[in-house]
Amino acid sequence: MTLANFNTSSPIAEKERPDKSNARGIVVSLKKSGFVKCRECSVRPFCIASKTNDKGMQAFNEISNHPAPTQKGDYFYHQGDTFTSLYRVRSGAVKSYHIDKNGQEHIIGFHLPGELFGTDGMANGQHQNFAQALDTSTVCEMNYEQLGSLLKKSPDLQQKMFQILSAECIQKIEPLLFLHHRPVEERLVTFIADISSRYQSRGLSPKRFILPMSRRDIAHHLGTTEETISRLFSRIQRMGILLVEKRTIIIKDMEKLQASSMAL
Amino acid sequence: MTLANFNTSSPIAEKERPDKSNARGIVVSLKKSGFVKCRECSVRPFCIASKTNDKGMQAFNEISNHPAPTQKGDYFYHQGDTFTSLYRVRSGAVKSYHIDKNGQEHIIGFHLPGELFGTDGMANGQHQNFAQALDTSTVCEMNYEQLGSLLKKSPDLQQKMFQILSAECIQKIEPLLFLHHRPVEERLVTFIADISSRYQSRGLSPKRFILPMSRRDIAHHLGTTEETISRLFSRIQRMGILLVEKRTIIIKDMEKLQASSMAL
DNA sequence: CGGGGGATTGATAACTTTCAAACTAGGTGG
DNA sequence: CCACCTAGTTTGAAAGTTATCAATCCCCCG
Repeated sequence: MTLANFNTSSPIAEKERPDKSNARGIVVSLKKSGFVKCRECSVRPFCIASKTNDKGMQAFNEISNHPAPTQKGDYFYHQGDTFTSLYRVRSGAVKSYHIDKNGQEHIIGFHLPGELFGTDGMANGQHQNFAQALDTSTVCEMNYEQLGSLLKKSPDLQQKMFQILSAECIQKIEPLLFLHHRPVEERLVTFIADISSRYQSRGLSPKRFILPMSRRDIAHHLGTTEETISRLFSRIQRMGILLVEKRTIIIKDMEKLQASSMAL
Repeated sequence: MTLANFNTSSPIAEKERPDKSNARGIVVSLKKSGFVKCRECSVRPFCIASKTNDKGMQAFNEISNHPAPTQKGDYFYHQGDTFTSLYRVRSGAVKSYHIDKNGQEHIIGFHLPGELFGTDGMANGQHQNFAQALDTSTVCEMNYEQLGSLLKKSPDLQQKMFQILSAECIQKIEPLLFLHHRPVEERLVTFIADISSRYQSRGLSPKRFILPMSRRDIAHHLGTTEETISRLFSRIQRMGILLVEKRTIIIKDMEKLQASSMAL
């Protein structure tokens, strides 16, 4: 089987009339296929599985699934899908977005390597958002039901999972709430500073990186328009804080960046 | 003991230099004091304790504490406090707000009777926000450590708690994220519609209620200023959707209200 | 009656969106 | 191989929204 058929639909076309057959079909058909699992995982140091012992890791291994790489534009799940699994990004990048009743797209967040996503389905068993690959991406998929059974057996692990999930939900989302109380320039600076620190915490360069998302995605995430984002990148560059070349960002003055960014 | 000494500090004074001695002092001294507990609780139908059997309720009763009423302006906890408990509002109203490194106040949310608060401390053991009574309020305080022990013993309860908490975290907070992507008038209309439905779900009138919070609180919650809120209330009233008399809201045209409000 | 916080209203300034146009880089087909 | 096409991005000008500063009003309470 070739991967050629992954490319037949553009991200936009996918977005307008989401069709999960390609992305999900692969996920399902490659279950337990023999791809690398927990022990060899590239993001292992950032995974809950690493917070347990060998036996625990073995258990995680059982419920985890490393499906084949997903192509840019493919979906991990759709808004309204039945919630079955939590995911962790191993490589690439994923965006979560919601389409409201007026057809407006709202970007909930971006998931970089090592980060968790899929929690939007935990509340009522249905995913509230779409999760779409921004790039060729690989993930780890953990079955939630099996995860539940696993946690029932280990109170300690359960406690840790509680912690991790509440951190995901609260520490990551609540600060975003009041991002929107500030002018857009500050939001953008904060966004860049946040991406930078997330790359750094994964051992990548905090001063030079490539944004996996479009200007439009950034705009929708920050609650503004792509034109405004573009203008502000220009302005921030003129101020000598960043060097912006399309999606490549080089931070020239990290101190000024952090000083202008919001308290998170 | 009288309650007179509760009134010595105004909400503002409390806010500027928070002093928890009165509110928390009472909480501690009345622990296990004989106030009504789960079985007689007014918000029992909305509490997790009601989702279990008599024995489970007994267990909840053990870890729950119904402290004396808290006066307007008093704090349940402060930003930075060690996290010990989750709370549920029994009567009155509570606001959660965060002060960022620039001294700016951000209102995370308002908690009405039956609603949970305190989850902002779960992530790292420290409260991220202040929780302050907007009015004379009574709460139910559940010790988190004891709750954890309780959950360890009952996988089913654990599952339910997971559910409830993720619903709190995700269903309530994520939608707020994209509220801020819309003009302020829409945010305000949505805010009123939300309060209305929350009162309704607690068996109170959805068409006529009194807002427990000030214009400034609403403004800070919606990411705007009190002047703008005031102007918009006037405009929405001129449109015949609401009748606004200070903090009393009467919804004249519920359909128009919901049509103008955002998809949540 | 006077003080004071909360709320409202007005005028102006600042910011952001909208509509339009042009530019860029990568991919396509002749 | 080049012209063309397209999505993504940038820039400009005008319109719209919101913040800011300032003044006034209102009502509760001492």
